[in-house]
Amino acid sequence: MAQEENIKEKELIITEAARKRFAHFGFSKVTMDEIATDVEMGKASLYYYFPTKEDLFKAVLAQEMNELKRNIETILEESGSATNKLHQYVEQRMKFFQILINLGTLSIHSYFDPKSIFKKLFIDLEGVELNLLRKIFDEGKKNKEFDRKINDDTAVVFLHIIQGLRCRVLKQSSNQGIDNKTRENLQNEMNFATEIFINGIKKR
Amino acid sequence: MAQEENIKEKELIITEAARKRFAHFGFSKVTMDEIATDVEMGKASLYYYFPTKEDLFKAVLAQEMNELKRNIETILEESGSATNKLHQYVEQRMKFFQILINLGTLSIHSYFDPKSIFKKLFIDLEGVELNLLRKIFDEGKKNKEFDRKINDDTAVVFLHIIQGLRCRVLKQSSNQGIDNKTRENLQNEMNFATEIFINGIKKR
DNA sequence: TTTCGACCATTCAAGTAAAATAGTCGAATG
DNA sequence: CATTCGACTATTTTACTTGAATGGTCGAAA
Repeated sequence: MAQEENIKEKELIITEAARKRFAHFGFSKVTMDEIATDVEMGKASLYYYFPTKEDLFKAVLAQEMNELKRNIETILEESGSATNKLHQYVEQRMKFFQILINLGTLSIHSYFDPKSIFKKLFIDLEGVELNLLRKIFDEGKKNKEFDRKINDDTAVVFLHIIQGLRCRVLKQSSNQGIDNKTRENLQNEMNFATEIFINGIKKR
Repeated sequence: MAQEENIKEKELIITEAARKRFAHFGFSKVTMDEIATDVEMGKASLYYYFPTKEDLFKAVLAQEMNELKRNIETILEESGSATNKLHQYVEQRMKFFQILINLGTLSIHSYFDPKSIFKKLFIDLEGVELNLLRKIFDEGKKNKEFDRKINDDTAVVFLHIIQGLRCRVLKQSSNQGIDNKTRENLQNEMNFATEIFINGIKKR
């Protein structure tokens, strides 16, 4: 129906405006009134499309998350060797990390607060990532690319190492975003760690 | 002099009482009055020995830290191969982590708060650790135990991986201590990661 | 030299009132 | 019928106050 198309369009306009605001100021520093003004509507109208502010934010986040998922799936399908896939994954995941920071989602507080809105989304994401990693490691095993007693824990540990490195950085730069140097550093460390990790489980 | 001996003794009595309290309730939940009562003195008397509450706490921490340092030095001197030394380090460091948690030092807040009292101590500790790790990796290189282009970054990345894993766990179990299962899990992950890491830089 | 009672200064917790903001509803519009 | 919005309510946040708790000082005394 044309109606539904229209709705989707409006929702997109709203989420797009919201995304910009959230990326600048973070969740709590943005009011529904501001977003409404941006899209030239009354605040009440936003509630016609999104039942709560939280839902609006989640919609924004979901968009970004879906893109990550798509990228992750693309990785699995294309880009040859398991080794290569792992590196691709690290790169994509780093990009997403940057997006979350820009979105203001990842201040230490929202990340560490156990009752955070986003907890559920993060857990979901973790599942997706683990799934991907297991597939990659499995593939590498079948390829005879990797060897050393690969098991499910391998994927978990690798995920946790990458998460840990991010986590550590998050701690360092407690406030408002991380500077370029820190980001570059993190990127390098992740690459370095990935390389050694892969080397550590390689067939020999 | 007997005087100085006496002072040291009193200080020890005080720090010991303080240690017990801090281990139970953490820094901020313990009052000087309570510690004073424990050692059967007036509060003011404590200030004869320690200029501030912070200093008293630091004294407690310093004791533990010195023990870690001693252990770390012992590792360097004894316990043969570089591989073995690395594993030893991970084990000792994990123990110290547990102590810090028991001391109430490592709630997320004190750990992540950039203006934390302990920041300086942690930075100092990091230096000590990096020093040790560099020596171990260097040694392993000279031994022909390790191979792949070991450099200073190798030690840094390894340290950060271990820190990251701790950090991640700290986040999970946001409040009052970590349960045994989590601790065991962390231990296992660290061992696993260490093993793969070593394997990843091994001579072949 | 060491201890402590009495004191001061600062910090912290709980409470409160006012302002800001999330969210509702019924009427209006096309 | 689908959509919008002005006017309203309910909830949350914020700024501020205040009294109690606590860190820290000082001079006298043992």
